[in-house]
Formats: sequence, C-alpha cells, structure tokens
Amino acid sequence: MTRPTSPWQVTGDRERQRELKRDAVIRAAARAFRERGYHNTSLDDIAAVLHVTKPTLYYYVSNKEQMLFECFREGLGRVASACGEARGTKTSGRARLLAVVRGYVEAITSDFGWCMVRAEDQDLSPAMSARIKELKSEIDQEIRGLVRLGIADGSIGRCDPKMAAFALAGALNWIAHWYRDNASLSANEIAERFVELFVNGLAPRPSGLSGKSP
Amino acid sequence: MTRPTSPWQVTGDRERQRELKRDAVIRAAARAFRERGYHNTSLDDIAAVLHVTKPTLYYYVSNKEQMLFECFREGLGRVASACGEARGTKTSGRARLLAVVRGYVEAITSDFGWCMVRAEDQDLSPAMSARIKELKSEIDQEIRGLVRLGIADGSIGRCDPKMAAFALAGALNWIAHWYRDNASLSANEIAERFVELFVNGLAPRPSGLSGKSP
DNA sequence: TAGAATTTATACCGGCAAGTATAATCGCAG
DNA sequence: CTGCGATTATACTTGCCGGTATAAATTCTA
Repeated sequence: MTRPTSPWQVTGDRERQRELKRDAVIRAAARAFRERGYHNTSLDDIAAVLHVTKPTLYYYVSNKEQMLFECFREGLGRVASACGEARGTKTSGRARLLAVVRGYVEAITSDFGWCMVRAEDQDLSPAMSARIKELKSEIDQEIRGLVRLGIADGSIGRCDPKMAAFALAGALNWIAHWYRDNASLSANEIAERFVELFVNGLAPRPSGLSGKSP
Repeated sequence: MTRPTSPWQVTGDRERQRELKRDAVIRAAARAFRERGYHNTSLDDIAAVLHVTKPTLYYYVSNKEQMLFECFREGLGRVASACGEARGTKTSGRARLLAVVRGYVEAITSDFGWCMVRAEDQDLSPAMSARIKELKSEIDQEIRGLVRLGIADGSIGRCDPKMAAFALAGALNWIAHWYRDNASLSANEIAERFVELFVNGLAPRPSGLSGKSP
C-alpha cells in the first residue's frame, strides 16, 4: 500500500544513505549525551555537530526521547549478542561467563556505554522504559544462569548467583564512569584484569593451583 | 560584626530549628532526586512534599544546584568517615577494607545513595564539580591504599590495586541502582555477601582453608 | 527539462520550571 | 500590645529548548 506497482524497491542507494545518516544521528547523540548528559544536551547541539539544523534530525528520528532509546538499545544489544555467542559455545560455565565479560567491556567502552548504564530510564516513556528494563533483565538473567551453570559443572565455587551477578554487572557498568578513550588500558586488558580479579578474589591463594580448572 | 554585643548567640533554639529545617530540605531533595531524577524534579515538587512553597526553599538553600551538591556531600561524607574509622584500627589491610565496605553499603543504601553515584557532576558548576571529584578521588585513593596495605601485609593476594579498587567501588556503587528499601536483604547482609565474593572470588576453593588469614 | 519525491533550512510557538520582587505573617523581647 | 527580625506565601518574570508549520533546495525519473 505504498508505492503503486513496479519500482517497489527504490534505488537501494537512497535507502542505504538514509540508514547511514540515521545511524550518524544516533551516534552523535550518544557522544553528546556522554559528554554533557542527556538533559544538558540540546537538539541544536547535536545538530551542530553534524553541521545540520534541528528539523533535519526530526527527519530521521521522531523525537529526543527516541534518540535516547536507540542509544540504550544499541549498547544493550551488543551485550546481548555477546551472551548469545557464549550460549553457542559448549564450554564450562566459567569460560562462557568470561566470554560475556569481554563482550560487555567492549560494549561499555563504546560510544553507547554511557547511555547503556548512566541514562535514566525515567527519561523514557513508560512503554520504552519497560522495554529497556526487559532487555536489562534478560542480560541479568543470562549472567545469573551462567553462574549457576558454572556452580553446577564445578568451574565456579559456591556463591549466591544473584549477588554475584549484581556485583559483576556493577563492576562492569561502572567502567562507563572512569573509562576514557585515551586510557592506558584497552578494553581487552580491562576485561582480562576483571576476570582475574573476579575469578581469584582478593584473598591470597596458596600459589600453584591458581585457577585453570574445567 | 553581626549582632552588636550581648546576645551574640541567639536563643539557640532558633538556630537549631533552622538547621533542622535545612536538613529536611536536603533530605526531601535527595529522596525526590532518587525517585524522579534531578532534572525531572522541580523545586515545586520538593516544596510540596514538605508542605511549603518554593520561595521557602530558597530561604534555606541558595539554589537547586546547591541542593544537589549537599546531597553529594552528605553521601560521600559518610563513606569518608567509614574510611577514617578504618584508618584508626590497626588490623590487617583486608580487615580494614571490609570495614570500609560495610560503611559504604550503609551509605549507598541511604537516601543519599542515589546522588552519591548516579547524579551527574555535569549538573554542578565547575567549582562544585571539582570539589566532588576531589572527594571521590580521596575515597578511591583510600581504597587503593588499603588494597596495597593488604598485599604488603599478606592479607590480600597479588593484584592491580587500581583495578581492584575500581571493581570494588563499581560493584558497591551499583547497589544504588537495584537496592530498594523493602528489599529482602539488609544493608549488612549485602555487605557480607559482597565481602565473601570479593575475598574468595568465583573459582572453586579447595575447601578447608577458605579465607581467615591475618 | 518537467515535475515528483526527498531532503534540508528559516522562523516561529508554547510550556515548563528556575529564580525573584514584594508583601503578608509569626513569634518573641520590652 | 507593639514593634522588629525571622519566616513564609502570592504572583510574577525570564530564558531555554523541544517541537512544528512552511517553504526552499536538491535529486532522481521519465
């Protein structure tokens, strides 16, 4: 019911262009939000970065709130797909958890890291807010599941999966507060150290059997 | 140079009243911010909770920004004093760290927990923002110091103190995101589990010598 | 090259909320 | 009860910013 008959699919190039521009808008928004915060960023600011004017933004996005939503989604989506990949592999619970951690750090240090964790879902409409909560909850459940799996297969010691998931996610999310692009550590290095820390804990280990079980 | 001569100190009751009311304003602000976020909270909202009107608030506080600042300070101050107490005791680095964790959880689950970690210092004037950063940095340094101390005295295993402090603080700060007053776990229980987790790590331990060294 | 669709800009509206005169009250000392 | 400081309320101004009506420019198709 759009476009009568023959040239149903446009040049294809036009659509691609549009998509790219839309992505650029979302990206610019994400960066601006990270730097100044959601409420301290005006649409004019975002437009200026792109050398465009405000109405142009509205051509690609329906309103400011939706920009935030898309940023949320982009970031969370990356973590979710890391979870998905981990589920594919058939290694131990601990190994899978570590894979997720790597993907998580990657996502959190991206442009969308800020939105992912520091943006307030209060700033979203109830419907969008609910959707975000849902996505976050899925990730949380995924992590808890991996911890439980690890406990079951013996690759992780006994602990409260819920608390472990909270602590791990908290430590990871917090990276968004202190990470800077020019940081001394790369995303991967950070992931390695976090893994080391969470696996071995702070207590001194009787050296030798540090942590390479299943 | 205020109040000529004799009754320098007023009734004392008057001053006390004022102080109490001011505290009530800050508290109300903290609660409102936590529920709706800083930018979604109007001064009229805060005033309404106190059954007062907006100008009354200005009698106790110079502007909205200062309210946020005071909330920040209150929360951070509590953590700082936990650090101070820990420094008093002469126990192992690990024991002191655990004491700090308890105080930290207490602070983060208070009314000021939200402001402490989720409020954006972007919303503060450069001067105030700088002051907050300073306070946060002091706490961070304190924690790193305890980790180093623990490593030195053998109560903590070898690790990167900076990363350990980041991970620990992150996990703790994140509590502000999920903690609800009616939660099943009390602040103290949360602290215990976190300590257990961070001390022992996720890897299974050869049972027996779990973690009660110096 | 006509003209339709797509893309962008100019110029405006409206509302909300921070902050502020100004004046009315309240409570206590004399 | 009287007058002065401390406290609170009424009613307003002001600026910002999200959102939009409208028209111009650009690009593709035929």
